[in-house]
Amino acid sequence: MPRGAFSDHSSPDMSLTAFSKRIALVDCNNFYVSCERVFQPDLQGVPVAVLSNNDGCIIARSNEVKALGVKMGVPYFQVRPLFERHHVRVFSSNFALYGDMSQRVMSTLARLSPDFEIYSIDECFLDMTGFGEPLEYAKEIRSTVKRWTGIGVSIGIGPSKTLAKVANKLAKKDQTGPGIRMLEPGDELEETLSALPVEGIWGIGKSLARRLKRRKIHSALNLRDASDRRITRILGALGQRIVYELRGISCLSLEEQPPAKQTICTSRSFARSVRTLEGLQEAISTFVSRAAEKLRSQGSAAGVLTVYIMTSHFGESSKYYNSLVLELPVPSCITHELLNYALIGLHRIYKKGYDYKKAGILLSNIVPSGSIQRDLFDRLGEPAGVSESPRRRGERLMKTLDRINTEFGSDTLIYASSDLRKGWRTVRGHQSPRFTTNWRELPLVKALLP
DNA sequence: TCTGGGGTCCTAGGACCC
DNA sequence: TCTGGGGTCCTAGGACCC
Repeated sequence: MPRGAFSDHSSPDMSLTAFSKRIALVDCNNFYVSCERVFQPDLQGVPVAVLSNNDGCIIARSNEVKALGVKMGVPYFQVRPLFERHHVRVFSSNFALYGDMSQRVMSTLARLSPDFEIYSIDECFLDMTGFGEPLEYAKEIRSTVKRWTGIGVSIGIGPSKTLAKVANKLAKKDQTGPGIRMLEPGDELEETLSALPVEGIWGIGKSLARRLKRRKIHSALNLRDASDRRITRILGALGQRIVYELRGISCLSLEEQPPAKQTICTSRSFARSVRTLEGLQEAISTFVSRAAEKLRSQGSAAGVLTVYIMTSHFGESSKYYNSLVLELPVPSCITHELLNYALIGLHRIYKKGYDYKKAGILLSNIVPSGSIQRDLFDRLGEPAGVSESPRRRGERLMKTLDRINTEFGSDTLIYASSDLRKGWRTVRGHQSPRFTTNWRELPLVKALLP
């Protein structure tokens, strides 16, 4: 069944007497902190926090730190005095380690259940439908993962992914409990849903919660019991799916084969600001080679490359943001080909005299690399079966580069994806650059298109 | 002084075709 | 003078997630 498709449900069973599925969500507890603790047992029982890149903000907290009221994502400097008072042990992030630990956890789970979907670095859905004693089995999973990897997990079980999420939340909340929770039809489920505000539901954020509350839908129970028509009017197709999931009718199937990425981005904030073009070139080169690796590892090639640079959003210093979208003549996953374009783009958007705080690239229009040949022939108008020699390919690319250099004039700018613009708009009183979102109109892109 | 990085899905509306 | 309507594809942007 495709993602988001409904099963047949002409009259949903509101009595919830018979759940047809059993889905478990296994979620690692305070994952990054747990990883650090595995290798440093003396961290057990003491407050621990993990920081983002450049030690900017808090991205993981042990229970002790959560108890201090420290929220996810707060800037480190704001809580520093508090941390010092409570002797919080603080770590810079080590994503290589976390990725490795994640793999160990996931392969352990894979041995325990045949049907699973890795949902994020620290979460995995398992299909337990038909398993005799789900709670017993969950206990087994929990202790095995702990024994083999040293990582503690919480497990929530429900008839749909959304309810498994809810159950998991409860399992986490109950710190002294077994770390396992199963939701079944009955009074307890009603109570749970009525105590859960809509923004606590998976898939409903701040904005949608506001929309719902304006219409007097405050709890998950309110939402579950609202009429289909009403929900569709307020939330569209997304809402329909959530409501069915809350009713215990599974609409989201397990994605066992992770689909190839549709976009790949690599970006970093700099620890110290960068002023020179050379400094940015160095960063961009690193980004491109990393992104190209990701592309190749999933057997893809990218047709469009965006490069962007920006100063800080914060503070009073003068601000600058710029980006450029480049369409490659042929989708590529070759580092030096991508790099040529990225560096040309960078050269166009770089302006002297600013303190750059962040840069990045985004690869999009990603296709399987197998189709590159065919696409190439289309563009060249050549019959399939006649391959282009490497030399000819090289000459063609060089010509394109020449054309860019001669034809592309002054850079009046520019393109920004919605994410980037959003960040920029938050800068108060700042004169926004001229944005366009139609990258086909950009002079450089026009120059590149045949 | 110091504020993360990497993704996905849905939808409205325009372009285009017949 | 009068100026259709339905279907499909694409894009930009909003919203969400960990």
